Amino acid sequence: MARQRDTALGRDAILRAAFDLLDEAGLEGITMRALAARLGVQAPALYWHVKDKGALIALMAQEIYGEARHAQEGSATARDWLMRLGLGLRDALAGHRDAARLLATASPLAQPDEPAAEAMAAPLVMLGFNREDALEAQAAVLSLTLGWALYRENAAMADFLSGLFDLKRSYEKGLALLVGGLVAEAATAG
Amino acid sequence: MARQRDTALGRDAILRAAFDLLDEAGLEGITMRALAARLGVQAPALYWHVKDKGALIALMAQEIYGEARHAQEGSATARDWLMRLGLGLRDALAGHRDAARLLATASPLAQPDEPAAEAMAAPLVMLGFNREDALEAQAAVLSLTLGWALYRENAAMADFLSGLFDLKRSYEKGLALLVGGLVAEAATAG
DNA sequence: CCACTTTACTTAACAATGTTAAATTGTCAA
DNA sequence: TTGACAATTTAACATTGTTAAGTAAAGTGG
Repeated sequence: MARQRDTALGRDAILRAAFDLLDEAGLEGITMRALAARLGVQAPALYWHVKDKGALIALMAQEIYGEARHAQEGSATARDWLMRLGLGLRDALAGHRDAARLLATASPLAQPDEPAAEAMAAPLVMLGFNREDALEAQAAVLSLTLGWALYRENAAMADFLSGLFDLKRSYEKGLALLVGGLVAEAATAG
Repeated sequence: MARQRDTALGRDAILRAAFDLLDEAGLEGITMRALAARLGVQAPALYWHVKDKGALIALMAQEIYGEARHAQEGSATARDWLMRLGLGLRDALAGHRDAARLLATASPLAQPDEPAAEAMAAPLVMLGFNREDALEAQAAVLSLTLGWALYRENAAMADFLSGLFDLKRSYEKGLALLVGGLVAEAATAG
């Protein structure tokens, strides 16, 4: 190594610091220099561990999606599974400042492939969905959740809307209606 | 004026040029210098007509939402009105490159107020919704649509998903299910 | 124990971008 | 003709992502 560091730099340390920085300074506060400073390092050092700022954002997005995928294990029904997917993403997004805008910005690290599709569809297929319906349903749930979180993250918009109705309950209601429809549809076709 | 210009500069001309630039160069292609060059002007000239780059983006976002609000006039039922709201925004977003990411980035020009809420709710109230349900339903429809468009705009994601199912039909299906649920709910409570 | 390669960083620098300050020029009213 | 106002230009700045080139520590082969 170049020098004995108390905290060895690496993708994980960088990611942790990036999330801390995100929560403190927001999405536009994430600059390579600020991130490096927080790690006691100069900005170009980061490029040894991460290709790009884009790659860094992609890693963060991946972690957020990863958090969302934890809540659904052990779901007994497709309805339950889809509800937990939406609520899981909602919670993951609520867990970090500007998280929805971050997802909107990020591009995937690598082109997803056939096995990825298989893995994504598998849980719902096990619960009675066919493959196409399984992927469609997830896309719809994630879309609703991401879109909703975007409005919630917009300070002016959120202040306005929260005076008119309960944002949290409204999202959950919309999600339940969407999931109900998706499950019913899949049942008739499946 | 400082000089006889063939095309007088103004908010509208700037906006038109900005949309042209957006379609040609994408969201990150929109720089003040590139926009100015297209108008035969130096970059700082834009600041006479527009406060900020943020304000410019907000104006663009407002225009996109405006386009979406044209398709719904003359709807006979709440279901029809909400469907057209979603499809209208979908079409408006599809009409410009990176439009969804632009909406995700933009902040509103001014804090929306009570009359704005009234105007937003009015059409659906006329069709039998109460005010809260009207606003909730629109938020849900816009969220689903914006979220979906975001995935569609992500090149890698869209390539992947379009190999698995028909994106357009899937969105319309999801929208119909959501709207169906919203209308049914509002009917029981309304 | 010594050369040498590799790893992980630093310093220096560049181009692009948003933005501001200070001229500058043209237009119109008195 | 003078002066005010509108609309732009030129210059300049700080910030940002990123690359190039150097450099110190740690491992490796002889």
